[in-house]
Amino acid sequence: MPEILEVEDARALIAAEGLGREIASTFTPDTWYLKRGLTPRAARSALVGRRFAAARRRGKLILVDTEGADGPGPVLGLHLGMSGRVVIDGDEAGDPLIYASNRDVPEWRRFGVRFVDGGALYVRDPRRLGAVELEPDEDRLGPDAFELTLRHLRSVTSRSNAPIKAVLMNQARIAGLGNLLVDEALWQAGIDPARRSDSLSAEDQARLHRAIRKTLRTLQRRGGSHTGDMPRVAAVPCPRDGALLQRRTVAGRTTFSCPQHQT
DNA sequence: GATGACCTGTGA
DNA sequence: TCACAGGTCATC
Repeated sequence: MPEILEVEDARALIAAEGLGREIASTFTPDTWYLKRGLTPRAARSALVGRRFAAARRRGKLILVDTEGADGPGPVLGLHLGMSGRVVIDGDEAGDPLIYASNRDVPEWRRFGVRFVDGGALYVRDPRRLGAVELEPDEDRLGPDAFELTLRHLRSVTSRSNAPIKAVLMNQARIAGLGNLLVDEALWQAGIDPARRSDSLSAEDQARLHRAIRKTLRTLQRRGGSHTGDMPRVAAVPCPRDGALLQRRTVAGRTTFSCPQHQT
């Protein structure tokens, strides 16, 4: 469930149901899923006997603080990739993924912990593009999209000649915006995704900033990244002006936009 | 920067 | 069978 809204739902689920429960064992059937040197043995050593103390998030990276009798433990980092979901005691957060399977096939459980109380938390990820790591480096990510200021947006957009869509999706610049949210925000702001980032006027930047904030708020309320107003369908009328929406590749991703009002 | 690679499931 | 999928990472 990638993109910041779904990741935030997953974080909230962990915060609501996963904290304070002693970990009895770890479940690491897919060692390929463990990244940055993490091993099943290291995961067990880091987690068993400890509890999750807090669930934080930066962009699409979930950070779970741990604590034990001896004080703070390591930080667990969870990436959900394109198709990952967090499941706790059988509950999962967020809306169903549109293009991914939502069935709970046991083989898709890539990582998990069992609690002493008998419950469990695990990550289900059919495509295996997610990742689990310890002590993730948060500083490789820019400020979280929910905290995006106009000042920061001006700074990152004016310093790149890449397509504006590429800049917005660059997690080192702004953390959390993905393919759907960016297309929706650019459609709201009336800016062509392929336009050079440094060609945005001060007014464009301000409009884009408002559009990003509005898109995050609105789609979060509606329940997911795919609930935008712009249909992700080629050659259907733009809800704003009736021009036929176009589909193309920008910044390496499938991109929908209105050739009429996005300039 | 754009491109391909990573991996697997779904739906036409 | 093929194209496609809400993400990242290495490589030219």
